Amino acid sequence: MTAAGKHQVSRAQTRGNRQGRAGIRDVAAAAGVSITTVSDALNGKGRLPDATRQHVREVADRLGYRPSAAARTLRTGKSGLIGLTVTTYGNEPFTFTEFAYFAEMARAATSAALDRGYALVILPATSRHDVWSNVALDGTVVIDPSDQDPVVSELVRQGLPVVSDGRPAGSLPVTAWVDNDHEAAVLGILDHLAAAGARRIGLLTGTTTDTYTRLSTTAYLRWCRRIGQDPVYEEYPAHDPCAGAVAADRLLARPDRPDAVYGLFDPNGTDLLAAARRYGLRVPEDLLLVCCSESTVYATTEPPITTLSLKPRRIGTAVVQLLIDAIESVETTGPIEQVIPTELIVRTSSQRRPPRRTVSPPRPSGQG
Amino acid sequence: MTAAGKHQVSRAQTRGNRQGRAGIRDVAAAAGVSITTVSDALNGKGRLPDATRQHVREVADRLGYRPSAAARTLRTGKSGLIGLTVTTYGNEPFTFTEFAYFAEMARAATSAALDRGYALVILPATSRHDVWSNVALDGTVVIDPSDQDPVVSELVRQGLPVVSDGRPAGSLPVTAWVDNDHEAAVLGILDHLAAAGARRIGLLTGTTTDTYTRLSTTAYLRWCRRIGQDPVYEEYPAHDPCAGAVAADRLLARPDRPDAVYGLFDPNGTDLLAAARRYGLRVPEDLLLVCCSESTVYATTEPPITTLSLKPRRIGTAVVQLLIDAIESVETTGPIEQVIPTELIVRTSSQRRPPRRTVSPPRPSGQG
DNA sequence: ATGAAAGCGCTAACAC
DNA sequence: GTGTTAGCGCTTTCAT
Repeated sequence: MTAAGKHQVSRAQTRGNRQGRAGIRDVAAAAGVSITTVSDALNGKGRLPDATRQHVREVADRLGYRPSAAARTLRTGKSGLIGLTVTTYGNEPFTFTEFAYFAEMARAATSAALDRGYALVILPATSRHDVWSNVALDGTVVIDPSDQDPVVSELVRQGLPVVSDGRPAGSLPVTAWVDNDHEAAVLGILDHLAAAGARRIGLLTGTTTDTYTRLSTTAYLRWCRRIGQDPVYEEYPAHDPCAGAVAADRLLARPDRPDAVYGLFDPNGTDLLAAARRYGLRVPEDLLLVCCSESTVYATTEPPITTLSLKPRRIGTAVVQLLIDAIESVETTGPIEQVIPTELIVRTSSQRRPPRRTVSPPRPSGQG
Repeated sequence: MTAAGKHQVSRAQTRGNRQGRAGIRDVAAAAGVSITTVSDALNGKGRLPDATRQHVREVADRLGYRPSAAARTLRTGKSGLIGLTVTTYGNEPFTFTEFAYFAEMARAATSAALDRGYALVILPATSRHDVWSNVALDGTVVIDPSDQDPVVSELVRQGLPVVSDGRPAGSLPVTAWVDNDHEAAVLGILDHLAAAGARRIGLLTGTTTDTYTRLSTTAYLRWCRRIGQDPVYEEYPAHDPCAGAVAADRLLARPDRPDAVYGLFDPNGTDLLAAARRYGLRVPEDLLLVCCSESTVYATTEPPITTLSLKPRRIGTAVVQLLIDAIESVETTGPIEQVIPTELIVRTSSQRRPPRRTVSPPRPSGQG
């Protein structure tokens, strides 16, 4: 035994604490130093000689010591946890409507958070206190918050920073937001279709009132008014995949059938393609097609379909950066409102003169 | 003022505590009771008169009191947090390879956890202590853990329950696991294809060594041996979408070209379909196709493709139930190892006599 | 039926 | 440089 005896006596010497797991006191005792020294050594604080630091680290390692996250959180007021919430449609607690979009966005957000030492907690958009208040959050990311979102209000009232994916409707007091310029995106697509020869462009849109749907639809209507085209659109509840197929069918069954369609939601491309086949319409010869999607399947459909990407990875990353900057009160480099450009991936379905499509010979396999 | 004065004096009466947020002491003072009474009243414990309980609740509400999750966690040793980890491939921190599968599974898991008062924390499969040990977990769900997974070992050593999606390879000491019977699923598909007239069935598989890929591939090889067919398969790194398209092409370019293919990964269906078109092969007349996928796009491809569903929602739910049972030491009703049946969704691509496909008249739209 | 007091394990301020 | 001390906000005996 070293000089351990001179330090404060605790349970640690009598008995291990929590179920045999070593606590900071056990480490201190075993290393023959005080708990402060242990804390400082392990956290790289204080001005300890490297020898001490090293020694403490070794002892901690040997004992398999892991600091208690709960205690640290209580003491410092920071948990390193960020909430992630998705607006729900209907009764399902989690309707990740735009599947690929959400998955990509969440993936990027998770990575970005991790890089800065934070982890993401998935939470429901309902304000069930018993869940939200049971987890210590440093801040929250809200995807597509509804107008007057109760969750957001509550969080803000608690003094927590909130950053939203999608510009907040009304006067929702978010700390910052990131979004695309949906109106510009729609106008761009309509122009693209018109340039490809479309005379009457239809829209497949949603019945929900979220900002994305609303902005996109009004942009479409405005474009129609400007161009002098009668709007041709069908609405359906975006969270219901079957309804999408039906709506696509309805759109192409109309007497004023459009010769080009833009679909706002991910599955619209395949649904419209299927509907077009049913009516014997060739794409792109009889019908031009574009849809908003992050899915890669549209690269290999017959024909490949032009898609609009909302760049979910960039959005997820940006949202998290803004939030953590707010949490840590770092000067955010950019503006508090960030607009991420969209990307139109042009494929055969929206080009009147499709690229040469011949049966290509088997390519020399690069790998085997 | 009521009898508040007789209770313990604290900062609470001098100053609000954390940035004006009410603490339990503030509530106690305002309600004229002790903090014990507040705690009991709010948590439904003790034997308090309903009047007191009600009164305390009102005061707490009025003050906007929210208990501190950190303090509760420290005191009780339970955080209500469950870790969710996905094995990573390559260098990316999060390669949710089977997109739809993961999204569905995570969604179900999140819901199931929420129903029981828990929330999910997304964590990386790397054993970076600085993240894992910074969050107080009650247990962890591990998706497809690798053999000798260091994360799992570490967690188990800490005494935390770990439940895995996918049976653990080797002697990984998980608390419980849930999985499909992948071998039976593959054999079922091969029989299905053979019954549809396939003479030579090919496999599109992965180069990774995870359990799913391994079991499925060996089942295929065993089936071939039993039937007396030469194996015809191509491998590729499953996390790389481009490699999948190339591998599909390679498979159909072989001199011993198969007349039926099963693809183990989600995008294989569209990739194989595209490759078949390039070689002028009609599906299902010249080539039968099945792939493992949770995606709904295969219902509307031309032709619709038969898919195997691994039932990720059932798996996600089961995993979480088992884990929470373990956390709460509830007697788990079922076995500690649960096998979830798969479902073969038969569509045109795997039937020699495809269902009648005529141009259907516009159906009467049910909604408008 | 209700209250006082003792910590949960850690960090930070301040002695020495 | 290193140790002592005072809590972070709550739950939980135990005493009244």
